[in-house]
Amino acid sequence: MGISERREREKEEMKELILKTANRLFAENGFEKVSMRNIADEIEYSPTTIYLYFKDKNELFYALHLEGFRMLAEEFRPLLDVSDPMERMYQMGLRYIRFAFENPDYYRLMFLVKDPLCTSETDDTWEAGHNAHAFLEKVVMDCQAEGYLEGVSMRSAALMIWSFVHGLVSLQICDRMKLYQEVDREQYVTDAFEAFQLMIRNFKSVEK
Amino acid sequence: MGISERREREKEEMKELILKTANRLFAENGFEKVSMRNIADEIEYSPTTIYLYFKDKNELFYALHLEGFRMLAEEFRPLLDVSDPMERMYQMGLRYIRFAFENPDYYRLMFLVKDPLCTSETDDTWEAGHNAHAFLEKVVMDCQAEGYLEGVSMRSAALMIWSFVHGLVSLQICDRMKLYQEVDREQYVTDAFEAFQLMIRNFKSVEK
Amino acid sequence: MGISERREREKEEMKELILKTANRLFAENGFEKVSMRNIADEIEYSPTTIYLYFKDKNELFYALHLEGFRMLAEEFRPLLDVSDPMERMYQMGLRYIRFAFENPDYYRLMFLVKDPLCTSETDDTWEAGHNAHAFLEKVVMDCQAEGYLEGVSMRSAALMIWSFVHGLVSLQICDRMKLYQEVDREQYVTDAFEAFQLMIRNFKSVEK
Amino acid sequence: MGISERREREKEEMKELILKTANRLFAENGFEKVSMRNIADEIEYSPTTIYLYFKDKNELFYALHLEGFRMLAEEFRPLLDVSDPMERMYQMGLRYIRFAFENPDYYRLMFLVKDPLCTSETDDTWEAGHNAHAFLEKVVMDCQAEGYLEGVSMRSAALMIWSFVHGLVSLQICDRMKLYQEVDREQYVTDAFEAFQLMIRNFKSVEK
DNA sequence: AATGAATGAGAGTTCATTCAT
DNA sequence: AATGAATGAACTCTCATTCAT
Repeated sequence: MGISERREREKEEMKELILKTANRLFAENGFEKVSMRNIADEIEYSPTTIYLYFKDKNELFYALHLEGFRMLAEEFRPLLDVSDPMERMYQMGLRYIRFAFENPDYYRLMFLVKDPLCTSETDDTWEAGHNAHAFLEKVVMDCQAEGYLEGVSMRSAALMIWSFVHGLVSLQICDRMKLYQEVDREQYVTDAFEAFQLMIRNFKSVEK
Repeated sequence: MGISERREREKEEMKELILKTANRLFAENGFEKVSMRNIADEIEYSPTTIYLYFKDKNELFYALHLEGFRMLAEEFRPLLDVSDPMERMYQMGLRYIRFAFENPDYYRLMFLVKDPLCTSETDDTWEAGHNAHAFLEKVVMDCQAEGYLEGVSMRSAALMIWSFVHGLVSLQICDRMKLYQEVDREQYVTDAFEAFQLMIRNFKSVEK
Repeated sequence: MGISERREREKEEMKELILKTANRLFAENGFEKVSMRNIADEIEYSPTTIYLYFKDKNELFYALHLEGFRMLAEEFRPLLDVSDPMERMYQMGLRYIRFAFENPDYYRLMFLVKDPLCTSETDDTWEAGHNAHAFLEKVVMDCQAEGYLEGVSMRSAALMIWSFVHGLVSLQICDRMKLYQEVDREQYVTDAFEAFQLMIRNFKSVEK
Repeated sequence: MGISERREREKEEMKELILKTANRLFAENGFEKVSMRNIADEIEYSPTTIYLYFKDKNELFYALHLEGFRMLAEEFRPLLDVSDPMERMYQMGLRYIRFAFENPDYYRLMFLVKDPLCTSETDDTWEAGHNAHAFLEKVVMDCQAEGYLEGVSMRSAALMIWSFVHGLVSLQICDRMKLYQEVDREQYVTDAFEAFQLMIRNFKSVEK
């Protein structure tokens, strides 16, 4: 009974193709500027075809959402091999930033857009998000076990860290860093990140 | 005589009405999703009328921008009376957060929504933004003069701080804090902010 | 009772100003591209004001019509002093062409546009046109009296001549002479006109 | 199988329907005054549908242009069999006039309406026009070879002839012959054309 | 599974025009 | 005599979507 399996596989591949293309176009032109027709043209199928795989634009949007979180999880996977907690947190930040800069439109989709379709909260929509956040909390706990981030709750510390990196990349992605002359915005981002790391490392129980 | 004054005032009121409505709609649905017709319907005027007060959609956007920054500056004004740098920074953060939570629509527009016109960098559009940022840099410098935030450049420190508070309020405004069960999100925000303050205060040159 | 006269005069001057401005704009941008607002802006009055002098755009259009014929008549006036018929016809052609090239949009209005307002045929709309044409017929008759244009009716000769110059300037005005490389279209016009003259002069009863 | 052929044919018919309708409306009201909606209403399709067959309004215009010139070429084809040059020119004139009177809408579009896109001069849009004009120049040359139209350049003669017939039909098509009482305008046209022919035949090198 | 044909709704913007003042 | 405020209708064109095949 390989026939239906092949069919299934082909269907998945087609979905993947559409998603990948949609993502690229979104990244190139911005979400609002991409139409179903644009996507169809790009994959050289008719617009109608897309509707065979996704009910409507919202569903496509939603699938991209999920894909984004899958990609972020992928980006985080190597962190499992980093045993030192502080180093792990550092790497995590770097990878988060890289993910955001390399996939700004995914990032926007995942963390910035006010999406009209996130009505069902219990969905698995957020499962991936939860995982990522759980990962962060684990790191924080491990750091605290080594005396870092002392005096604040794990929750607060996690939110603080997330807020910082999220804010950092958001300002860049939303193009709000014009203040800093065009020269070296990326450098500023790096510098600010390093400053934050420095501060966290310093935020330790008074070692004797 | 009062006749032309009344006209002037009415004109201002109309402008205000349009701005207020546009702001609400932009923040609710995003700049691209709101049409001039939408705004017109809301204020129960014809679309044409809006064009009597604002050249085009972009001008509306920029007027709102400006107004938002004016409001933020207003919020910051009392800080001039706070002489202690660390206290000033603390108050500044609190006021920033309060502004964002009390005017989420403006905040979205000012810092989150995709800028429709990224061309004119030197415009006075950003003057207000520059002022606010200069204010932050001043605070950072004053703090550094007292030994805080040592070892990092003023620029890096400022961006780090801005990123943090911006990220914090953004997550809330963009509704990305569903992770934290509905119970007490505001509390989390406060806690994270306090944690951040604690961390900064802790990051001081070791005075002997 | 000079007051009402002054008023009358001022009214005429205003009408003239509007017409002159409208004409200039039409000539610069083409008839369809000029709006009532454009005209108003140019004369630095409000659009509403124009409606005090002309019922609507059609009436303005109509007035321009008349003005055009008045101008053409003006252009023709010096011909009265030319006694030699053939020379008069030659000059008349030159002046017709010059008028068309110097006022292409008037010309279009007068002779090319399919106007929706020429419903009333008995109007004085065409009086000026009639005059001009009567002038042409007179010239033809005088030429024929000298033996030129022999063997064809006066009417036919007049229509032939009018057709030729009208066609010549129309092709230029309607931009249909792209065939002739951009180099020297004006020269072609002149050459063709001279050729026509040559032919007419040659078209004479066989003198002994 | 016939299925795809039928589709192709239906598509062509639709295009033809749109073109025919657009042509009529353009000629009646001028290019600028006709909206895509007007056309759509007329053919009882939605405006969007037209865009499935023609990229935009300009493309419609050009397609009509091309078609008109194709028709004119068709009208001219029999002239190839006329060996006597003067007779060929005479027939050419008659056929030009007939084409204009039988297809006034096309004629307007081809030679009178303001060209919406004057940019691309080298386009094949004008190729057909060039062909027609080359044909005229050939006739002129042949006539000159027989001693006619002597003393004027081929170019001047060609433009002169074109100008005359164009002017003649334009005055009629643009309804500018009201001067000549309604009685027998067609007769006037014929008479003027005959007069012109007479004049040309008369303009011959005096053979001894 | 895929598509060509078609559409209603809507985008931003401009128009000629009117009315109260 | 002049105008500021306002509007309905229209413009070209694009959108997401559906339906019959």
